[in-house]
Amino acid sequence: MPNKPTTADQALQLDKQLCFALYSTSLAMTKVYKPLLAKLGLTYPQYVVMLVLWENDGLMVSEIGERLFLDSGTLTPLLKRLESAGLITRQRDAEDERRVRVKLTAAGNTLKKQAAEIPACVVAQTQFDVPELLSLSQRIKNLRAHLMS
Amino acid sequence: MPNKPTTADQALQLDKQLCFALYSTSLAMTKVYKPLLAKLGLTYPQYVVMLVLWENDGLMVSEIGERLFLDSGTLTPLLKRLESAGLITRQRDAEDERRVRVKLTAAGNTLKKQAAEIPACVVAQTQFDVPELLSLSQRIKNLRAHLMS
DNA sequence: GTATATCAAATTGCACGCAATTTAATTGCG
DNA sequence: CGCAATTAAATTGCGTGCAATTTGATATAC
Repeated sequence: MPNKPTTADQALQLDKQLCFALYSTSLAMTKVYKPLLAKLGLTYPQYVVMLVLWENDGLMVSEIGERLFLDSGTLTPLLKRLESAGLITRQRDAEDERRVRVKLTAAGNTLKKQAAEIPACVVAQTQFDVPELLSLSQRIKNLRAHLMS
Repeated sequence: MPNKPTTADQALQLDKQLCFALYSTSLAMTKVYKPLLAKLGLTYPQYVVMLVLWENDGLMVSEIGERLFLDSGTLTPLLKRLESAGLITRQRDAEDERRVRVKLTAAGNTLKKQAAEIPACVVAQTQFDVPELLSLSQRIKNLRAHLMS
């Protein structure tokens, strides 16, 4: 005879879990970006690194990591790929040889123009209006702040 | 002389992008789960597979994939690890040899009791109340539906 | 009834994420 | 000054995600 569902059972239901909603929606979002970014030869994580550099060129690896919540274990190989693609340069800081400064090349700067169309494409796909997107984004960032504290 | 920021510049700001909010919050959530799941010897993706099986034992690989939006390329090696850990069995369906049916072992079933405490721990960490979490979860799932259509 | 098409998993190859360790440079303490 | 502690990146190892291909089984067409 099957047991009666308990409160614990309820809590373990996949569909009830905020985490799974986040996880699966984040993966779905990446899939929407993929064909758009393929035209630029970028993956999604590479794209967010480029976003950071387009806003603030010449950062150190650790400064990129702070903005993206990623460490050198993830960033070092990713940056090497962007360097091979000719979009950035990586050079040791003369002041402090431990640091590596990341700078956009001319090609890396030029790519910003092509990337400019992407956000609007994704917004269109969501079929949400802008205030709704901003509100949802804000709530998710608020959640992130709690999770990281 | 620096150019004036354009609408395109605004759209490319990291902080404005819903996608990055989702991406970084999903990773942050996984980090909260990590120490809790480590006690059960599970990774987060392995945990969601177990959630599916705890709700509905004996599914085929493809049925697990439909619920989690993952394909056999991801699931096959993951399921093999769960099998090595003694939590599930994988066996070809006698009716249709193409199919592989996944079943919980006694150990896999027992683990559900230990997992029961995890959701409450995570909810506590968010410092959100339950209605707020449900509402946020619903909005994110709604977004996912649009992204996948 | 055989050939073709379709289907379910598995496999291969590549790019993350991240814990843990290593390497090399700098800081700080006595 | 000398040396341990700290710091920034890089490296190593493992587990995903996913596109593309392969393998093997079933269904369909003729």
